Amino acid sequence: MARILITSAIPYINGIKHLGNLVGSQLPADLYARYMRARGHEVMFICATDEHGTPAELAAAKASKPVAEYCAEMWQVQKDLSDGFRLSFDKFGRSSSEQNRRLTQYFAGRLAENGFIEEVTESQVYSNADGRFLPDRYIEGTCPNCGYDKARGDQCENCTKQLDPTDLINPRSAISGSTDLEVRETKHLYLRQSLLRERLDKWISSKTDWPVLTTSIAKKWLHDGDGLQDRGITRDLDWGVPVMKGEEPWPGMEGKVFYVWFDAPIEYIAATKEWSDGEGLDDSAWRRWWRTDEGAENVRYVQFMGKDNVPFHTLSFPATIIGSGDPWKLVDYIKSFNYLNYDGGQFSTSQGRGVFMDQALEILPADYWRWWLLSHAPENSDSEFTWENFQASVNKDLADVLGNFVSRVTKFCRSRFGEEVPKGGAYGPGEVEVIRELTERMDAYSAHMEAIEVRKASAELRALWVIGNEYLQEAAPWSVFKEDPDRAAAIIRFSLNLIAFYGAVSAPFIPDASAAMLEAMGADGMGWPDDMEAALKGLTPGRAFTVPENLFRKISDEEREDWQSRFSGVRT
RNA sequence: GGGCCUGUAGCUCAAUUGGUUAGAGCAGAGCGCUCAUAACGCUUUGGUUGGGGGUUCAAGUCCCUCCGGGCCUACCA
Repeated sequence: MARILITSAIPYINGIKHLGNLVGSQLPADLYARYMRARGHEVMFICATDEHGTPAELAAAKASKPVAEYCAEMWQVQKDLSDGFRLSFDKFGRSSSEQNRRLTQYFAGRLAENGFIEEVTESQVYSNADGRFLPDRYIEGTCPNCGYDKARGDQCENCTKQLDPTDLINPRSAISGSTDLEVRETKHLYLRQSLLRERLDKWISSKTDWPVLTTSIAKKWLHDGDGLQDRGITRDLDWGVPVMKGEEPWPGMEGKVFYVWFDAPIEYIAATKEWSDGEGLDDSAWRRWWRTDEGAENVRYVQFMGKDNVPFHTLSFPATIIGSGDPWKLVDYIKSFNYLNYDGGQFSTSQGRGVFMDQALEILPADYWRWWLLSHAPENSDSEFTWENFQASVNKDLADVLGNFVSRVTKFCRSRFGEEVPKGGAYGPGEVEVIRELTERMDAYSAHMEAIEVRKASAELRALWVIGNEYLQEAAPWSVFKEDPDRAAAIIRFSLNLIAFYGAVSAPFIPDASAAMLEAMGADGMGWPDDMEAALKGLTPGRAFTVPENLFRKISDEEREDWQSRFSGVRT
């Protein structure tokens, strides 16, 4: 039994996430976690909300709430939605936790002791009206290059030119619109990741099995221009982890907080402590996952994230870990995803475009979304959600291929033999052949799951379902029954066993329907089928079962059109 | 501007990393079945692998070039 640590990129607290966010990290991470647990491995699956930073402060202000209260509420909203999608986190933590505050301060202190922190005095734009420093992109003005009047301080969206806030003509605060801006000097801490460039480069280069998407982004940052740059890890904000050197004050840094991207990855570790604290366990419970000197040397650590998160996970966070000089666990494998587009454009949180997690669950149960999203995961390139494709896939794969199989078998059995596993007859060459095919397919399915090849795994799972229909057609128990009821009994017994088998192996993708299949077959405790022949004899003759409600309903053309128009505009 | 990814059947994607005649699912066509959610099974149509050039005994795969799509470019997170 292996020990697998799995983290999903932590979603920002600011609002409800859309399906693109979901499929980019949390959902595939859940797939992997469920699979690994089913295979009998010990899994620690961690996620959390990323709560600090300017956007959270502004969103709270907009809602007229204290930021802490706003975050607490939004955490609950996101937690409920992740439960709704059956995301099986062992802990869904909060980056604003006490545990993360202490750990973040601890890491900063260690980095300082080891010479990886530099204090830099720099100039920042301060807005008197807003009473705060403004991040570059929160300053708007006229682009000196093209004259676009809504250029942001970091880049002009119109001509794509990179800008410095001081380049802007007639700069104003994007928050209040105030033009009462001034440049002030402020001191910040920089993480000297440039000192670790060669070490990081060597480490990344050794990861030849990582997705190209992951390594190519990392290498770009390592080699572009002058190479990996030092990075500011503090901000002039109220909402965040106060800057401390371990447990000591940091002279000159009073009133400042760590930048969210410094404390957010540390939350992976802190959330594990949140878990063990919540369970009433002592510190060894979480440290055995994270400290290679306290049990984590045989842990396999896998991270899931969208491509936008790759630089922080391949460079900044590892720099934090390595720079601490402590034996913290470094990531072993990074699975990164491209973006999911929505019907010809991008999903957009800020513009409210696309389908959001809460809306999705209002329309259909989680399994429908899980299946479509995972079987279309943007692994090799950006992929696209369209309602036509969604309708076609769900209806065909779930309702017709899998759902209808369960329906035809259980209903036939009920009408001919009653609601118990029929007695009589024996498995013959046909069943042996099917077992051989299933074994072959299962090997491929497992291999793809181990390799986190999500789409390929989904295709193999579907192929497993198809085998059931092929078998049934070939065996034709409805005909055989007339001449040889015992033989028909054996066929149906085998088919009922197939349902239980599907329940077991489909669970990582569609946990609710899988549970329903297992429950109907009275096989709730069924484990992962390692031995196919034994697995398909699990339901013994005479055992009671129930005919489940149809596992999946079909999406009608009217519904599809309705949803299409309902989600064509922007979320209000 | 620079870098990276990508373009394969009407649609969504494969192709063991240069090796037989480029394969699946969906959609389409035909046949079969009647247990089932009009579901299922079998057969089948469909490709100058974005265009052009090159390397090679051999190119979807490598190189050059052009065209299209996307991402990143370090203060959104």
